Amino acid sequence: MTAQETRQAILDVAESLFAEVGFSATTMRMLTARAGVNLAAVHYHFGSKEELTLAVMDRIVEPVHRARLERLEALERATAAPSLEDVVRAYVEPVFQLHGTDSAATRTFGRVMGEQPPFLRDFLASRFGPILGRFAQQLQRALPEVEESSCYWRFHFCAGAMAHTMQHAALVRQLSGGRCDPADTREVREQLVAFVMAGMRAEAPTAGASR
Amino acid sequence: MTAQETRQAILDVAESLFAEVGFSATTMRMLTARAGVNLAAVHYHFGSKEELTLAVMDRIVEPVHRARLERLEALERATAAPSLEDVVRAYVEPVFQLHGTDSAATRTFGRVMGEQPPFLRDFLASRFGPILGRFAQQLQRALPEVEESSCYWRFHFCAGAMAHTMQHAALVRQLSGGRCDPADTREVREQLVAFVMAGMRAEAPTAGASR
DNA sequence: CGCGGGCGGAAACGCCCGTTTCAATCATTT
DNA sequence: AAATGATTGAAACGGGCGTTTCCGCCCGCG
Repeated sequence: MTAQETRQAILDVAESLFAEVGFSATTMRMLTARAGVNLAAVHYHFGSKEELTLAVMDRIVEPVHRARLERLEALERATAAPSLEDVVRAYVEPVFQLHGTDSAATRTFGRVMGEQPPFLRDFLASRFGPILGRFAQQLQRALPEVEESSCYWRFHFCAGAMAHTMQHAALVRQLSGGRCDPADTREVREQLVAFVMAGMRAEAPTAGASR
Repeated sequence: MTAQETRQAILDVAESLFAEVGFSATTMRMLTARAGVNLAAVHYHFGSKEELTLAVMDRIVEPVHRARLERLEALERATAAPSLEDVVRAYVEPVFQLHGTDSAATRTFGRVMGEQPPFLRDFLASRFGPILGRFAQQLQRALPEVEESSCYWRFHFCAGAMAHTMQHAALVRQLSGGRCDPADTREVREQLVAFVMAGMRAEAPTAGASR
């Protein structure tokens, strides 16, 4: 087993264990046993459990990040004013295309995000911060009648719907009594896009309406 | 300090610690030190860390659950066919009304949910299962032109937007560059209701539209 | 008055965690 | 073939965890 294969095995097993039981419940002994490598190999190749986790998360997030940027830039090159659908799909589709809806990668991302280990803060900010501003800007341009703060709120809700779908894929099947199939990537994607686009185009919320 | 006060102190501190650092990172020693009670008091009054956590979660969820049911039943008594807005507000508003958007309770719920400790599975299913079916049914009635499976998907997206908002309240302020204020409960509630209602009313997703 | 049970306090138990150590082995270069 | 640096293997380390034990306090009922 070459060093490269060892690294790969550790990354793969870590990803699937994070998906199954989460970050803090995954122990190095579980991980190395399942990967068939020595306990010390993790620290030799990655330094620590935290750094391993960052590597796992980066392997999931980086291609999505890159695909989103590429699609946004292709849009900007093609037209001065991309449509709402273009922008929403440029943000939503790379996740589905690269990882599907019910893969270890999506569950891992959802679970580790959910635990919010403190060392992931900067990582997430550095990865998501820049791209988010550019999408919000295009979103605002596609929805000139929507207030700027509403744009950000709706973008936030969109991210929430996505994250929840990825994190609790099994739940929707159970709660819908089998009517929804989270493994049908195309179906989930189109359901989500339709919901989000309509939400984005909502009329301004009523100012008052207490109770 | 009476036994009742001790119980109360433990519950309060557990809730705020779960909100701050999550379930698994909260240790009994932290908890009892901050609550000013003895380490053994938790096991004396609650039995175990798991049972304490269930008590904390139940204290948060139960009143929301009850308020939702009451409002749904009030609707059913008042009219044969509640409007979409009535149903959505009956589901969404109790959370905001009882806990606000940026309280320890909402963050606790979001974080503990995110960690998905296995012993919470049955608890959540038993609490959310029954009520969810009744809301989905009313939703279907208010949206006769929407397919049944779409109803469930959209309900799921709605729950995701809510959960994400509660769990990452701090994030939206940061990512929006201060334009959004997650502590403004009324604003958040109305933004969410507007977004969700529009999403619920979306046209059927296109059948194909691959790429 | 005494005495029994609800409760608190301090210490220990057994376990498993992430990490480190250090010698053995392998692959590659000279 | 010898040597050197990269990688692996086995064992141990120190520490923190949830939980348990056990003793002393104290209050109210007889």
